[in-house]
Amino acid sequence: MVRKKKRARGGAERVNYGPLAQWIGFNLRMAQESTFQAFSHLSKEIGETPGRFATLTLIGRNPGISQTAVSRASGRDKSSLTPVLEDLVRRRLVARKRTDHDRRTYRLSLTADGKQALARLNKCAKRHERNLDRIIGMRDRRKFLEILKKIAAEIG
Amino acid sequence: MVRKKKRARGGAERVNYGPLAQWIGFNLRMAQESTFQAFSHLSKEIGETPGRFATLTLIGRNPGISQTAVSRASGRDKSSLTPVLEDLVRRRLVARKRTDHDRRTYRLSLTADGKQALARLNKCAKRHERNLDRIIGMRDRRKFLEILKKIAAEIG
DNA sequence: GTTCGATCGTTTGATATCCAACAATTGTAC
DNA sequence: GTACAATTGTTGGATATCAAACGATCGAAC
Repeated sequence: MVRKKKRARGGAERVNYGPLAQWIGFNLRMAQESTFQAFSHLSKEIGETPGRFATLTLIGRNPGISQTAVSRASGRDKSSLTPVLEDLVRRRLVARKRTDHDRRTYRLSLTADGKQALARLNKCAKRHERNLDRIIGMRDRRKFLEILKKIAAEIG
Repeated sequence: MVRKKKRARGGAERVNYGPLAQWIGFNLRMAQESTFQAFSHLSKEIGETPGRFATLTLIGRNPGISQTAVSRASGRDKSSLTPVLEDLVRRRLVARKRTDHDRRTYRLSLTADGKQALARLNKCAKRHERNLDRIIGMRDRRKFLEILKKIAAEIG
């Protein structure tokens, strides 16, 4: 009996990826996107995306940091942070103060609520990272991380 | 002589990344974003983003493929492809034909112009991948790629 | 044949991101 | 001190993405 093509339900056809299959860029993108989605689902109840999580972490670790510094550290344009911070401030997770000696910049810090939200997010992140560790394998983790950092630092 | 803080021009303050520094998710994002930017700049004259490049490659390798199949293979929602294909068709890089036996789906294929554009993009991609190879090192490349694929396949 | 669930591509509405240009402010050089 | 260049955060315009809902169509079960 010849195999009947079995393509009906859910239609998972075999696709020829061509050179994409071997390209770091493409596979980096696929891995990043899946990872992003997975974290989003884990933290869905808390309702905060990975980007906002990075923002909160950076502010928590660097009280008084400016928006521009956060944007540089998280690899996003400063204008991307305007709506994000507007929202975080509105929801009282982040406090924004002007300084006397430089009235252009804001000094950002976490409120008590912000710290609490960050703590909850950290729990999700730990679970998420454990999943990733399981996939990568502890033996290769260090090297993998090192290469990711090297790419981010040197490709520019 | 005490170090003078030297923070003036370009202001590159030292930032505390906290746990972010060790998280795969965050570093994956940073690496992917830099890589995306680097490719965009390389292919600026051609004026095509990495996402569109993947789309063209998949169509070129799988003539007659449907939009949904392209979206699945490139890890994007099918609705993301609507405006992209609209544009590619308008610029006569991609041809879209309806089929007789299933009038829901389109059959996508590259036009001559599309093939030419893809060829030019492939040159950029080769250069781009060479840069990445230089950073990663050929000794670790295979393993690195394998882990990226594993993450994309298993994290869901 | 008819009915009902599944699939295809689109629409709609929401975020996230970039870039370029801007006003306010600062710092430096003269 | 004044003039000019740099920096900060915002605005405006563009693209890319997702998710949910939709109409059209198909296929399978009855």
